[in-house]
Amino acid sequence: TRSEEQLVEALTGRSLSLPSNRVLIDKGEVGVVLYRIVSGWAYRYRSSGNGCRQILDFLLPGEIVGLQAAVLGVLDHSVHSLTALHVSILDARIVGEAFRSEPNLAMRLSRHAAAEACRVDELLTAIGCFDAVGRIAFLMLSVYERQAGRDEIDPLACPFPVRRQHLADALGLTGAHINRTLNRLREEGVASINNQLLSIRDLSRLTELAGGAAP
Amino acid sequence: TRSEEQLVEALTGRSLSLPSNRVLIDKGEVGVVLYRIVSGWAYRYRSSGNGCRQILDFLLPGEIVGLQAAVLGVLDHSVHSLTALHVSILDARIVGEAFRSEPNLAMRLSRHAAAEACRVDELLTAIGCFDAVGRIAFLMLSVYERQAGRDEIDPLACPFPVRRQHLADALGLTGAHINRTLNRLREEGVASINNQLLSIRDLSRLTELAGGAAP
DNA sequence: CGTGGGCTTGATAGTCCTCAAGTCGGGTGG
DNA sequence: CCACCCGACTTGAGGACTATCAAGCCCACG
Repeated sequence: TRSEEQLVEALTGRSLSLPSNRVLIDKGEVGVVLYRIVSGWAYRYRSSGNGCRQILDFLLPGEIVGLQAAVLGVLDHSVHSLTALHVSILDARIVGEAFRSEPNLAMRLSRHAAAEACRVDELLTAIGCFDAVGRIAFLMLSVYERQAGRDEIDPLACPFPVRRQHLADALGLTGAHINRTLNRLREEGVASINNQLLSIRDLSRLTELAGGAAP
Repeated sequence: TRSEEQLVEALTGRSLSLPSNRVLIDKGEVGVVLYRIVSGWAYRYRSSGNGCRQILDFLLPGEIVGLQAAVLGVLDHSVHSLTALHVSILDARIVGEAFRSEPNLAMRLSRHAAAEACRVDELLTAIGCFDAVGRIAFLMLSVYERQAGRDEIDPLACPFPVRRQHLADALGLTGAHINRTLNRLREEGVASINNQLLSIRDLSRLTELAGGAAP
C-alpha cells in the first residue's frame, strides 16, 4: 500500500468547496475527474423526461463520486451537493492505473462500486415493496446505519440534512405526503426529524416497519 | 487476450441446465461460483420482509451472474431462472486472478458490473417517476434494446418470456393492474405481448411514454 | 420589514390495490 | 381419446393510498 499511496497522491489535485444545492457533476460529463468527499453530503440522481427526478443514492463523507464515469466513460446521472460540500479532486486516470499496477487498490474501488450498487438494489426494493411509512423507515435506518458504521452516532441526534423534497424524490412520493407520514412516525413515537437531525426513538419498531431485514 | 483465454478456460467448469422458475443462486450464498448464461433468461431479485419481492434486473444470454458475490464475498439477492436455462460455470477465483494478472479482463468485468448497476438506476428512476403505463413502456423498450444491441431483432416479434407476475414484481405493481395496462397499450396500438413475444407497433410512441430518454 | 424557501395542512380526485370469481390452454392420468 | 387439473391470465367492484392543488405558516435572510 506504499506504492498505492504514491499513486493516489500523484494523481490528487486541489480540493473544491461548494455551497448546498449546487451541481457537482452533470449527466453526460466525460469521466476525467473523480471526487472524494471530505465533508458534507451529496446525492446522485437521474431526471426523467417528465420533469421528475429520482434520487438514487446519498453520498457521505469519505465516499468516491464518479467511479461509474471512470469505468464506463460517461456518467448517466448527475450529482448535486446536499449540504455545503468539501471534496478533493482525483484524476480519473487513477482507475486505469490501479487496474494496471495496483490490483489491491482496483479491488477496493470495485468493492466500493459494488456496495453502492447494493444500496440502489435496497432502495429499489423498498420503493417497489413498501408503502410510504416503510420507505421512510427504510431510508432512516439506512442513513443511520451508514453513519453508525463509521462514527459513534447518537440515535437521538443523527445527522440527517435531507429535506422533505429530497426524501420525496428519493422515495417516489410527494413532499406533502412525506410530511404527513413523518408526522405519523413522530406521533407514534417511532422517529422524527428536527433541525436536520434524525431522532430514532424506537429502533426495533423502525426496523420492523422497514421490512425487518437488517442490512 | 491469449492469456486471458487460458485463464478463463482453466477456471471454467461444467455447464448446468435448469428448467424455468428454479433457484440458480440463493441470497446469502458465498460467492465461489460464477455463471455465464449460454441460453435462456434469468432474473435477480430481493425479497423484502413482508412477503413481496422486487425483481432488480433480467439477465440475458451472454451475461455473467454472481459478479457481486465474487467482489463483495456474499450475494445480497437471489437469482432464478425465468425460462429454461443453460449456463456454464466459472470459478469465482477468476475475478481475483483477473485483478492480479489480467487487468484488461478485470476492467471488462468491472464494466459489466457498472452496466448492470446502470440498468438498476434506470429501473429505479422508472418506478419512482412514472405511472403504470410509463413503467411498462420503459421495461419493454429496455428489453428490446438490450436484445437489438446484440442480434437482429424484429420489433414485431421480440422474445419476451416475462410473465405478468414478473412484470408486476419488477415494476412495483400488481399482476391485475399490469394486465389492465397491457390491454390499454394493445388497444391503443402501441405494443402488445403475445405468446412470449413482444410486438412494438409504435416505437416512437412507446419511447415517449417511457420518458423520451433513449438510453 | 419585506421576501422567499421550506414546511404544514386541507379537500378533492386519481391511480392502483385487494379480493374474488371466471376463462383459457396445456399437460396428466385414466 | 377424453376428463381432469393446474397455472396463468382476465375481469369486476369496492376501497386504500397517494397525488394534486392551493392556501397559510414560519423562520432565515437581505
